[in-house]
Amino acid sequence: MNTRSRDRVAGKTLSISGKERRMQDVRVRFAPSPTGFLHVGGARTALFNWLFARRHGGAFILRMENTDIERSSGEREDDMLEDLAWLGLDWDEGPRKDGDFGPYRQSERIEIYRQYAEQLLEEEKAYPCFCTPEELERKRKERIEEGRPPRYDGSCRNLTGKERAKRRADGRPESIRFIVTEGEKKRFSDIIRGEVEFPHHMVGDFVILRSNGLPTYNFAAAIDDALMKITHVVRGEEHLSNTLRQLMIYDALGFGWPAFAHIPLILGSDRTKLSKRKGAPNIRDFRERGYPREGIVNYLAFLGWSPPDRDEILSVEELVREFSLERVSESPSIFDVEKLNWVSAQHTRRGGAARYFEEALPYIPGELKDRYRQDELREIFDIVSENMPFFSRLMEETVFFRPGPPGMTGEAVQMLKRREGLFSAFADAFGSCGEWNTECIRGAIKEVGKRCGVKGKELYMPLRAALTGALHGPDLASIVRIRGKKDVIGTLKHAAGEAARM
RNA sequence: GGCCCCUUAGUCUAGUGGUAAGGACGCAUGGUUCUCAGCCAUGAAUCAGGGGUUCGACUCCCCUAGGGGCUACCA
Repeated sequence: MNTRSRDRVAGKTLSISGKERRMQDVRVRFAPSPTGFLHVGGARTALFNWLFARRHGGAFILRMENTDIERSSGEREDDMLEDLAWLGLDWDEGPRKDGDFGPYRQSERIEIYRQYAEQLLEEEKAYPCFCTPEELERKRKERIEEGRPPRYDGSCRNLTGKERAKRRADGRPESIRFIVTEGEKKRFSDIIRGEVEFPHHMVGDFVILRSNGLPTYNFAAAIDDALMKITHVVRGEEHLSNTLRQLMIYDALGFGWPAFAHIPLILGSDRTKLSKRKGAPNIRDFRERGYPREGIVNYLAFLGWSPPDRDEILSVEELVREFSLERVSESPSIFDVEKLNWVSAQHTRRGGAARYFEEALPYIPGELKDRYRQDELREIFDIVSENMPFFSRLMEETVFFRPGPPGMTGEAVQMLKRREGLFSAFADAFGSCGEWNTECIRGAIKEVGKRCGVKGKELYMPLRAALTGALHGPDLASIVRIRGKKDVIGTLKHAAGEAARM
């Protein structure tokens, strides 16, 4: 581990006298390309930005980087916005929430980029390029074959006015390229990685305005971050080397630099970057399976970050209180559903019906909703949510409470054999229960045990099998109580009948 | 090919020259219980490799390997 300048960076931040004020003025942004549902990587980046903003009382800005017309659409933006909102990552400025630095969709800022490109052209920091995609591709291939870096060769850089006019007249595509000055380098200190340095020559003159008039990512992002007064650019590590070009834009345009924090990527179980093709997990899927958002947020926060103390189950408020970029790790992490499930189950257990019943209600089978009162359903929820990472599990987990004779597993059927008398005894004992409560039910079960001379498994298992059709499940007395006297006795009589026929 | 980032158990991580390398998920065993779950206890499992620097390296430096990113008129 590069003990790098995390210290130096932290020390530097702390030693700035205006620190208090600076931190209050924190402005961060999440700038996704609206390509559909929010995946876990984007969600984690958004979360870190949001936590940082909330921690410092700053602003969280949402900006849509939709200059790639092929991949972006309004519908996909809606999907992403919904996922973000569902996670509770509310934005202070952005689409559907106007602020002083809008518009917040790059597609609506085209004129701004065009003007800055114009300015760079006038200052001769950029030039028009008339190369066709085919020419570019050919030159690129040649350079690679020759073992040279595949950078743009700058052939349009020194075109005369006449030459330019000629190419325009020929109707060639015209893009604008930024002039990369040779022999220099950019050095900046990343909050997570420490001092990072890139030589200018690692990129060639790059396109800032495409021939279709739309800006490229690095140009638009730099301008927007500057204009939107972003103080901390917190984004995925895949953008670390893009910082070079953005820094060149900042300098050419006379903008000051923000602070940068490049957070490690989230990888798939094969240790390579998550991708849609490989079915990268997305927030919508988890949401539809009924994961509580606290569980997801909690788990995501711990991917690449950890608080100073041991606690792993934190509420959103606690996360906000504890979060700091200094404690973000620098190595990539792998998304682990097992652990997400554990974290999530912790939240549902702690929250119980009081917190999650409403949210879980849609996943409770209609059959049970018809049969039980609301308070009974809540009880059922509390019983089965001892280990419930997501609520679509309720389908299976609530079968024990379905009224009437259950479907039987093979093992359960064996339990019925020759136990006709036992079931009748249970039916009688439950029938004579005065008050239908757990105490009386337990008493009745014991009484049957005494009368029939059986105990332990021999006593409970047949009852469980007869009632639920399975050999395992929640506490029997609770099942009996909630299902009610009538249902229990009826089901037992049915079981007695079945047993008699075996 | 060039430039850059990363590397502690299967996984998430703590750790900033002297520790028995700590915690969590998962796994295994035992206890509790009618069973499952839960809970409690116990256990197996880690500093990628090699060189330095140092009295002493997981920690600092270099190299190698592996992974990743950028090198696009994708973001």
